[in-house]
Amino acid sequence: MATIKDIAQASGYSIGTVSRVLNNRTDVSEKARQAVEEAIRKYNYQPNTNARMLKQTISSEVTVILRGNRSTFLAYILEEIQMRMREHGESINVQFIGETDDEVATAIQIGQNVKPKGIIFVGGSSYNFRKGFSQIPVPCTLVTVDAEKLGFDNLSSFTVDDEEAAGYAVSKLLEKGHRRIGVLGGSFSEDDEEHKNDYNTLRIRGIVKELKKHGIAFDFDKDFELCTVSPESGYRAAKKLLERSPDLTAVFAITDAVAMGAMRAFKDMGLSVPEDISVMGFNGINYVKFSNPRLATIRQDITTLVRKSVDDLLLRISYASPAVHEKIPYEFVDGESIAPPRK
Amino acid sequence: MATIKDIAQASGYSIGTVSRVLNNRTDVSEKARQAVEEAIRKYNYQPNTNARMLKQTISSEVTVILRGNRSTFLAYILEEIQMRMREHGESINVQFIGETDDEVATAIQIGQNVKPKGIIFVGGSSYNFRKGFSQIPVPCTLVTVDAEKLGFDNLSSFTVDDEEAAGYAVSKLLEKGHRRIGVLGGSFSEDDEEHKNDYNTLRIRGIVKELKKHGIAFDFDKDFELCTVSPESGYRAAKKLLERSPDLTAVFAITDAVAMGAMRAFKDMGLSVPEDISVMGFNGINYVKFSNPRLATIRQDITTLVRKSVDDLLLRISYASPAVHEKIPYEFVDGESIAPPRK
DNA sequence: CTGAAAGCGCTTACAG
DNA sequence: CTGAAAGCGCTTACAG
Repeated sequence: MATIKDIAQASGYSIGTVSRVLNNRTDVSEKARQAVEEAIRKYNYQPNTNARMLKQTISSEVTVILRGNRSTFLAYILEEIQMRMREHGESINVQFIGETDDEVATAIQIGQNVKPKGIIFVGGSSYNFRKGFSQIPVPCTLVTVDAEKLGFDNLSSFTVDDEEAAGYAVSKLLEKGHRRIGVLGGSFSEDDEEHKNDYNTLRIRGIVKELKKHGIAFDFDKDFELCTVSPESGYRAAKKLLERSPDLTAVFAITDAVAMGAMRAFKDMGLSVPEDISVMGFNGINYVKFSNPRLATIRQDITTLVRKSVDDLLLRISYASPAVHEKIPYEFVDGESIAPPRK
Repeated sequence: MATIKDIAQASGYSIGTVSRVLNNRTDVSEKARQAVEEAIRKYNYQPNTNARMLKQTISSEVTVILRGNRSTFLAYILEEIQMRMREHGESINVQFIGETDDEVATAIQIGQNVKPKGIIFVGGSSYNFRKGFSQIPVPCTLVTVDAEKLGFDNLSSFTVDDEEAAGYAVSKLLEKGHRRIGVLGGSFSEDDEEHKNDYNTLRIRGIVKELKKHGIAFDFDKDFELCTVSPESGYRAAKKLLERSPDLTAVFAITDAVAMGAMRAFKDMGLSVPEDISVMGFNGINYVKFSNPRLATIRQDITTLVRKSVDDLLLRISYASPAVHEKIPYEFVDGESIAPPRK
């Protein structure tokens, strides 16, 4: 393996000069640059990343932390992130953590070992950020959760407007004539600092607001059932919900995976979707187009979400530009899983 | 940030001794070890990975290369790998590449930058390995493809016996009384060196053999349709297949995702699964339990697959033990998607 | 614009 | 069992 010494020798310049052209510095003569580049090509020389980083004491990678296990949606986002990173010639380090783990604590711990030059959080809870994020010095981006109110200058965020989008989804059910709408969602709270800005709370808030606008008061005790993001959990929760409130004519599921489980649960209860009960999802994963019935959902524009997230992070790693907070587009995708309620 | 110097000073020993306890070497007195560990704890000291690796000129990470985009199955394997790695205190670098990209060429290219201490290939084609793998010096593991015949001493492999498992799946269809079984699969070839050992070829070989055992000759022109691993592709291929061969009573789909697309296609053609046509999947992803109808499939034991793959790789990274090639268990999961053919 | 030299934080023969 | 010292491959003031 060629080292900087070999290149220095081959080019006839010192290792200092080689290092300078390696780092694209301007204080190098054109002649020297060409000689060095020639030698680099000839030897197919690759600088040793570890040695470079020794000085800078940070690693060359961006770390991606995904919170929320087994989610097709997050896995899809991860893949998009890696693809976009690759377009920029960057490689990523990946960590999956559980739905209830503390992503910021994880990041701090990782920071001590891997020393990433930037971190992308996919999913997370603003409570954890408020509590611990000040300990993280590198540029970070939070994807799918709004971090504007947190006010950290090294934390950007990109997300759909969960509250608005969920309200929009419910308006589609209302349009069809539904009045008795149930909700399958994760743990949320309007009071608790920990959950106040989680997507669960935001979506539920959007739903409740939209219902209220139409003169419907949402009864949490009767018409809400707790679940995680898996189809298994959606299945169980849907069953419980409908056994308790059999007069519901539609169900909003907090994610598509939950909706898939719910549709199956209803079928197993001897109900038809959408004749007996309508089901609405959220996210727009691939499978919704192939489920039976096809799932109506809110599709997030993941490509835009990821492109903006990655580009912004790399920009801030290189140029220390300020953090930004952006909402990305979503759209309603109609499907066979919703229909007007039975008279 | 504390460095090895600080620890040396605090412990009253030299940096050499500190380094020795850091590396778990035996030639250190118990007294010294305790004093050093005490100081490490006190300062919450984390060795600088870059500096460590400078000597060894390799990075501290394992790289995982996933070939085959957008596959829920692979994403699930990835997550399991990361979890298992974390149990060992290891972190991973991840690369996704397309279904037709060359994973070995990618690995070589990555090797020049990231210098992983080991590589896990999830999916891949033995042709690419035969062609380029000799250029890769670090311990590697190929998951889901058998590499035994390749004979590289730094390449282990863990996989189900695709040929046997696919044959077994078909035997289940035969048991139900099916004689006209179609296949949706990826490109394969018994002659072409490039595809000879791909899972597509192996599974199809297993199917053809099993059919033959029962006196049925598989007609590739009529009863096979090409697809990739996505539900979209499965949807299109299933439609084409059944339009061409409407007398088929069962279809074997090369993956669960393809099966999902196929079931939806049949429904859109006005057919009932399994009354008009049975569908069998392969892999055992989460969603098969919640599809409508529930998909019958071959479930691979991913937990075992990943545990063995990771443990073996880490072992070989540390101790240069020989490469191994193991088959992992699978099982038939019955489902509503298969039934006896209509008389 | 260029080179010689110090130094990044570790590891590892070498000597004792 | 331990310490002093060389060296891993780079970067970056410092001098010129």
